Amino acid sequence: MKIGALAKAAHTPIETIRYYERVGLLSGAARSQGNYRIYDETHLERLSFIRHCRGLDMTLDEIRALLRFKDSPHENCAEVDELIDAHIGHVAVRIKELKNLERQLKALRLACGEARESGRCGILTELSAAARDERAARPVKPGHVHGAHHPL
Amino acid sequence: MKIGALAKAAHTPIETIRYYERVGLLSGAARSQGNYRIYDETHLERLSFIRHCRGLDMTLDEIRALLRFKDSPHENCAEVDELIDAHIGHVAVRIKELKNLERQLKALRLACGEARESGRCGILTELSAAARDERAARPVKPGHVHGAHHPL
DNA sequence: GCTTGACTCTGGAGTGGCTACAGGGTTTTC
DNA sequence: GAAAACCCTGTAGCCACTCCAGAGTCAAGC
Repeated sequence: MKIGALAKAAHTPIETIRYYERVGLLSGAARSQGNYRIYDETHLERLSFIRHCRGLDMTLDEIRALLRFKDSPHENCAEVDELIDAHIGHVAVRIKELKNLERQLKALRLACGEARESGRCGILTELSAAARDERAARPVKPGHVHGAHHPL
Repeated sequence: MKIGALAKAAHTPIETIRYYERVGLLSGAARSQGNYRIYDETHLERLSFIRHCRGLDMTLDEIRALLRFKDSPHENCAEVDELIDAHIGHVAVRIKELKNLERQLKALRLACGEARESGRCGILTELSAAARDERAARPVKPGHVHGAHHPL
């Protein structure tokens, strides 16, 4: 199986496959006479595993850790459990943050029910006021779960 | 006010302030004799506005659009309303995705209640099975709100 | 007046996880 | 045997920063 076939089978862009190879997630495949990468079922399985985990929003580092355990089936899997627990934690934190955000944004939206001059737009004046108030108070802390705009 | 003072007042790293200048969000400040950036209250206000909007997970492009309206207070603010509505949409989508994710992860976690050999770890075998099933089915669509791991 | 230390400057590289070329080589199909 | 489809490497770009090196500037203390 050449890279294009693997890409189709795993619903993954070719460039991404080569990228995974470059960063050491998908071991370098055998090469054909013409220097084409040649894959088999085990590669497809591994790539699907990676893509599924990415779909679960794990980082490549987290996935790398999981793959290490998959590759050495006689180690103790306690760390796997920890990793998943930690990841669940990250997701839960992010959900809370986003819900909070949603609340704020909806309140903000109510400040300007109709179109008018920007100078009198409730949203803009609210944002300015909130920024002013904030200045007096707290700094902001980062988490590990992404913001509101995500690629994939 | 020099950049350090502005940074403190707006709870923002110095490098970020220079970055905002570079990308045209914060207009280039006046310079002192020794080429130091000199800021005043209006800069502080604008920077706080930007940081507050970033805290609401808006992209710099979205913020740029808001600033344009702030700068021309006689335009109609209908676009501002649209922008916020769209952003609320993005956040709502992401919340849904993350909740779904959380459900999946929790189910996954139950698959391995205790530590044992990786080869028999319920989590790993579940992930592999899920990846296998997925292969048969759908490709994945991206949204515009970030994943589970975010900086700030 | 001179040193120390805190502050600032520019420019460049690195982060994650891809994505999109450009400029070539190989294989398949007609 | 030519055209189309596929593949290769290497590089640059995306976002929103963050960190660094190496140099210049400024205020305080001795």
